[in-house]
Amino acid sequence: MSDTYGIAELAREFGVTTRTIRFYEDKGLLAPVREGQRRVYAPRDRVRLRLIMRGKRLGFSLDEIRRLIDLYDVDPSEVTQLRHFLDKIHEHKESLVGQQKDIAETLAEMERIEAQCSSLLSEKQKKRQTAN
Amino acid sequence: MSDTYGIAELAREFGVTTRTIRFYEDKGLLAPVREGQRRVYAPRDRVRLRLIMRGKRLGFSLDEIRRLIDLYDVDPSEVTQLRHFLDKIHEHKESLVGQQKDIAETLAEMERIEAQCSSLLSEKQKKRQTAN
DNA sequence: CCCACCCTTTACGTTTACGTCAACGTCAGG
DNA sequence: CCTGACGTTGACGTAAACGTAAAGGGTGGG
Repeated sequence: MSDTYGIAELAREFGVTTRTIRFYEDKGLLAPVREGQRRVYAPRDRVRLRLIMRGKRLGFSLDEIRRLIDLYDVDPSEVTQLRHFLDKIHEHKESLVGQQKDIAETLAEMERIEAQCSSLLSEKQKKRQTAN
Repeated sequence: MSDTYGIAELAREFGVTTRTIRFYEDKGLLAPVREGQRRVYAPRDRVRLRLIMRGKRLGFSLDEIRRLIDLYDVDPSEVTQLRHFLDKIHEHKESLVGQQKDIAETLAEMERIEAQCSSLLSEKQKKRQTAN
């Protein structure tokens, strides 16, 4: 009912250690409720953890990830400096678009190599056929 | 004519320190020719450095980057295990496609927030107009 | 009661990717 | 000849992102 998770549960789900999750808390990336001493994670913590993992896959530092997540968490009704906020979003977007470009370039090169290589492979197979 | 570069020259061009470039050499990412003790960088070293920087922007470790660059450098005429090679390329491609997905998701979310935010901004401006 | 299992904090260790400093060689210009 | 710019190796320092071990609390089952 209560829709909560223990630390080990979350750790298993995301394939990290409990140490890692506590570390993220130390760094201000997570803030689970306490039940006595025990950490109790709500769905929103799960979402944040998912965002963290995605950020890591994209090569961001925990610090950058924290700032990113904070962007998601801002309450728009309380944002006094909306323009500044929009600027920050814009920055992040540009960086991401840059990454997209890098990836596209890399993919293109790999496919070039791949093509070159598999044509070589089929040549070799031909030779083996004629040899037989 | 000779089309070569000194270490400081290369460092300036890519916005890194000479220490960094030497470090990359230690890690087997670069292998400049020596002229006495001095390192002399050829165009291919410049290309490699560009690949390194791109890899870093994508969040790869120097070790991963080394393996990636090695893929580019394989001499196809001497590749005995073409299939294995193609497998490795395929792996990398899949990982990159995964990153593309992550980026697309993140961009979508940021644009959602952005839209939400700028509509709020224009509302505020309206209010100010009516107030005047 | 004891074991097993989950949780806690504290604290030191490790890897990566460099920065920083020391101590020295080399070569052109004034 | 001295200085300054540029280069070298070697060694130690550091920040980030955890790993790992120590030392212990709480609880349910056999």
